[in-house]
Amino acid sequence: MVIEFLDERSRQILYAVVQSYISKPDPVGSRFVTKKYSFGFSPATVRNIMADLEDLGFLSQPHTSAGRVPTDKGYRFYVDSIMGVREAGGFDSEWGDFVRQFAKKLENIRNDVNNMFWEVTNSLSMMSNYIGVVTPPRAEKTIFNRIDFIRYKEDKVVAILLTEEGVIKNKIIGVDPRLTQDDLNRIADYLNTEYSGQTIDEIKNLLVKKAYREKALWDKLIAKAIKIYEQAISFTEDDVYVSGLYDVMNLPDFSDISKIREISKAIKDKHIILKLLDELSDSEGVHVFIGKENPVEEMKNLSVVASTYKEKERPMGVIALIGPTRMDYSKAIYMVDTIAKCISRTFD
Amino acid sequence: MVIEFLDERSRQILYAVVQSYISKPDPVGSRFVTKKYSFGFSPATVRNIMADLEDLGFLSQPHTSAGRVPTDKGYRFYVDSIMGVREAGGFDSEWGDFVRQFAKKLENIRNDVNNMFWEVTNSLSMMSNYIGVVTPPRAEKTIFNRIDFIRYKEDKVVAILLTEEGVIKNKIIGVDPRLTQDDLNRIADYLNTEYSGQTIDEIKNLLVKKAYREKALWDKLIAKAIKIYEQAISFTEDDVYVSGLYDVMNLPDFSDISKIREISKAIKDKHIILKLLDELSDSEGVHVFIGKENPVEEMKNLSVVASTYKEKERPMGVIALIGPTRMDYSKAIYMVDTIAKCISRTFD
DNA sequence: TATTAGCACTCTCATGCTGAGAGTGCTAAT
DNA sequence: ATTAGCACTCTCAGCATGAGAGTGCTAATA
Repeated sequence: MVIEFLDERSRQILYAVVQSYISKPDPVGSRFVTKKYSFGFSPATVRNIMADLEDLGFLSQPHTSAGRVPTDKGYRFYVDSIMGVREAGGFDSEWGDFVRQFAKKLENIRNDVNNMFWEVTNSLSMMSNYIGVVTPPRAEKTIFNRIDFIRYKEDKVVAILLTEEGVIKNKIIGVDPRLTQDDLNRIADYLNTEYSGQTIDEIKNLLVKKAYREKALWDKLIAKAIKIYEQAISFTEDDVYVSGLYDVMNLPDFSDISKIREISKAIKDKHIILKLLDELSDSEGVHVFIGKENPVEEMKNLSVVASTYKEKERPMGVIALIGPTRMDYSKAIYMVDTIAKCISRTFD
Repeated sequence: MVIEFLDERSRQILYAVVQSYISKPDPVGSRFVTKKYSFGFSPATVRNIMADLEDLGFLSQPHTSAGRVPTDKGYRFYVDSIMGVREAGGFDSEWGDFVRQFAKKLENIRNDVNNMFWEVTNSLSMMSNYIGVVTPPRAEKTIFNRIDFIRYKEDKVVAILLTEEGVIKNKIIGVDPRLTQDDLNRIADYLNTEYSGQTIDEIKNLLVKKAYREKALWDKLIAKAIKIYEQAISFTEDDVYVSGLYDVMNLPDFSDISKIREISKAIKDKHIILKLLDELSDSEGVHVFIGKENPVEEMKNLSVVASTYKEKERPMGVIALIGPTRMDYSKAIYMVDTIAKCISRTFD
């Protein structure tokens, strides 16, 4: 991450503006900067530098004679420099305490994955006052543990799919009523002994290939197995956990009703969020999208801080914070990063 | 439901005010009433009557020289009279069409109960522009179909609980690692043959009694069965389905940010809603809470229209609409009632 | 006696004006 | 290269104004 040009002084002032604005959303003026952060310069000098920063696109003025406000580009510069510091290791925090508590809590609900993700999402949003988002492990990447079929009504069967991660999915599927429970068990046994330990995705491919290669010779039961399995794993409507709209309303950034509408709209449709976070699902580390950088139209006025969590080095899902561009990036990045690591550790 | 005193004229005018205000939230004045609804009276007469209605508590003025606005009591009177008409059968609607569509849709997702409830909630909120709420069948009232245990890891077992309604709950529980899968099957068999067809609640009681009565002689395995079963059915954190906050924001009633905060707060904590709707869960027909009538503090400025849905005459859960007191009660009541009936029919 | 026309009164809301406050940009001095 | 000084610009709160809407009361009317 290259911290572009900008001499020492300009940088200092840019940081001052960003930090001040993050902590209180008032446009910041030259006099204020010299007072609050005692560099050696006079307001006039600061004014000149600010004018330069504005020309370069890092700051902007709401109107002549208001102070300066950071632009998306300004935030970007700030964030890049934070990330630099962070990677150099000089980044530890007042929140260490809560993290320990959180980790303990996680351990307790490890078993109930659904519950666990809710807990994570809520904690995220409550602690940050931004919107917390967690995507569960993508079905295709989870590792198949076993499947079982339980007869339900005459022609209905409940398929229970267990993954190594402890995710359980179930679905009622219709089947040929002539299949006995014994048949169902045989099918389950076949799938379990043959495929346990591989990812859902791999299995899907293997089954398709197999069905194609041995088309003619195919045992009828196994043919059925494939069909049923395919029905059973079409669970894929991965849910997204989102929480914190209420808390976000208390931020001054959303004191305007139309802003709230905007953000509600953005998070209402979970597909939008999924679309955004999916792009990250194979990458590592913390990612930050600031305002316009956001690939999703609905979020051009918001910022997203996201990171993947992993199980044994395979990225599984994403956790993220969504907030105003005037976000406390330092805090958000720390939280997202730490919690992602917590989860990863819990999964191993 | 007694439509108290109030002579014909007063009633007409009250209805006029309520209806006008519901369709557009502007205080309604005497002149307007005489123009829009051509009764035979002059504005002056209407003014006198309005003054009376205000004394009686049915109307109020935002300030001298604004028009009148209905009070909670005013809405209550209006709603009671609607309900009267409805019971007399003279209440059918422009929404008959959508209802047919909706019923068809329901049939298709009958199998996936979770999905079905989401669908209902969303439809409710989308069609009404209010907040749709559905509570799933209360666990205790559902009928036990069968339970199964699947070994998961050394000391962990997944319990799968099926109810007659098609609700599936699953939970990972810890067990004595010495229990073999055979043992587990025996336990499941025992529970399934013994208790299938009774409600979760009844079974709980029976088990407790039995354990108490035959304490000493008790087969170890059955003792385990009880323990496991008790763990397995402690699923009871019944979820509530809520949707429509975004749509409600577009109502003029919530153009003020603090109003939105209020309503968000009210629906954020689902326990609040549960508390409210639980009171209805044994009753029949449509219930309306208007503003202050609401037993829950957080909803003193909102109205709730709710009805229970049933399976074979046993009330199962509640569906409801939450909106401003300035609600289109006629529409809301019709929707809630009809959809509740739809669901009941689907369950039979 | 019940209704209504007429009118004075009240309150809101949009508009426009004003002065204080904050912050800028430019110029000239250091 | 920096800074003091100053004129300029823009916002915002406060205040006055007048139009508009709607009321309550009184006196006239059917």
